[in-house]
Amino acid sequence: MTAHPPNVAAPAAAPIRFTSRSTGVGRARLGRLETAHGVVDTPQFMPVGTQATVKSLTPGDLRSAGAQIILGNTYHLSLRPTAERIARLGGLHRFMGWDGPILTDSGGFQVFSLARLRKVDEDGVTFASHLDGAQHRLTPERAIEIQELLGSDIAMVLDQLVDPSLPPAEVAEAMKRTHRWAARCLAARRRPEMALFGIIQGGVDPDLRGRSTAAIAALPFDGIAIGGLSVGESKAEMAAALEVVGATLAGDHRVRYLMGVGSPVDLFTAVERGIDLFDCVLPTRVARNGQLWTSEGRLNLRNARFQDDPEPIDAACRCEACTNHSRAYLAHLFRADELLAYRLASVHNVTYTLSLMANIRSVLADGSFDSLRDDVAAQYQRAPGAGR
RNA sequence: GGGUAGGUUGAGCAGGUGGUGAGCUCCGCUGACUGUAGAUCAGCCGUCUUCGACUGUGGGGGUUCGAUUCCCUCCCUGCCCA
Repeated sequence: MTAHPPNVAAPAAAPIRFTSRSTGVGRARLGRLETAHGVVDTPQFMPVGTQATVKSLTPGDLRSAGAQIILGNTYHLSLRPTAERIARLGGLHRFMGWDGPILTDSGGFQVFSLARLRKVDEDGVTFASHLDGAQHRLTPERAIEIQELLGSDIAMVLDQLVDPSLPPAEVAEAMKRTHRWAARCLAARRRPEMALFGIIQGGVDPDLRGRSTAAIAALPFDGIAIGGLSVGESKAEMAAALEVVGATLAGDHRVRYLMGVGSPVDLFTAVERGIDLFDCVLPTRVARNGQLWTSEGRLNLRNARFQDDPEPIDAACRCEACTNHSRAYLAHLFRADELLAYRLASVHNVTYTLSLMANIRSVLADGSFDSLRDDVAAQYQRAPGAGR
């Protein structure tokens, strides 16, 4: 392996400091992100704690699983319990009892993916709350204000998502608005200790994706996020979009965050193309529905065959669930609708995902990335439900 | 022994007072889930050769062109009275 000089992405006075080196594996980097609440080794995965909780897990569970940073959500928290209340209670870290770094989403994704009654204009977006239908207004400035009230370590700009299959003119219009909103978010920032990431949009069209990348990269953000992917496009389209982003960002040493990804296989695809940060609901959501990720691929613990299986979920895992309990026990808990099923399954899947990221960092350093990638791809290519 | 209410696909039900009973909820089986309105959702859940067909309303018998329905009888269950 060739030694690469470390790249420093921001001056020391910045809210975060990111140093990285290239690895010889595509555009993959190994890095270290320093925040006021702790250090994050990259590539890294952020468990999603939408409503000031990673569902069913305590901060202690998250620490045990190896979590270094988690995600919180502007949209949900601003509606309930409200950003002002969290601020009065000492900020999101204290409120939820997590003293590590927190990245907050801006609410853009939620407004455009779930709020049905919404109207977008140049100034912002009006939408109906999913809780009570009440009208709310989100602007770039308000999105920043909310995240500052929450006390986020890393905030995201308000962006506009569109279905990538819409006509290019509509995708382009949303993209350009996202760029204008990005500049407004930068101007709206009041707390210099909060980092702010821009978000690249542009759908799956390579030209638009490249233009959006260049536009966002030209602004003085602390990090660059890639949005609008893993929303139904093909694996090839996602990989192609990441290629365009990677090529356009060549020489840019800021941390790169792929929003909403992903599956074990997708993590490899993105790391190879230079992604440093991920978040995804998949490990915790599928866990609650009985799907466990293992060194044998995915297992659905609700399947009848696991009722008599005395083995741990994953013999290669050292999490609380795998150390103390059998597949048969988990299968029983799911059948009995016992709450412990959700916690144990989530503990395992988060541990699995974070361990996978640690393994990825390890193989990026020792040169065996391709081997691990192919192993994991083979594990997850097995037909769902296939026997052991 | 008398009276009364019942017996519907694993469970619980709906419906049906002579004109095609496979409808619901559980349970069960499988699948899905990617910046979390998701401890959720979807399909299947009598049999078969499954875009359809067949069988099935406690057992047997009767009336009828046709019976889950009307009649007879038997069995089983709950309740009431002896």
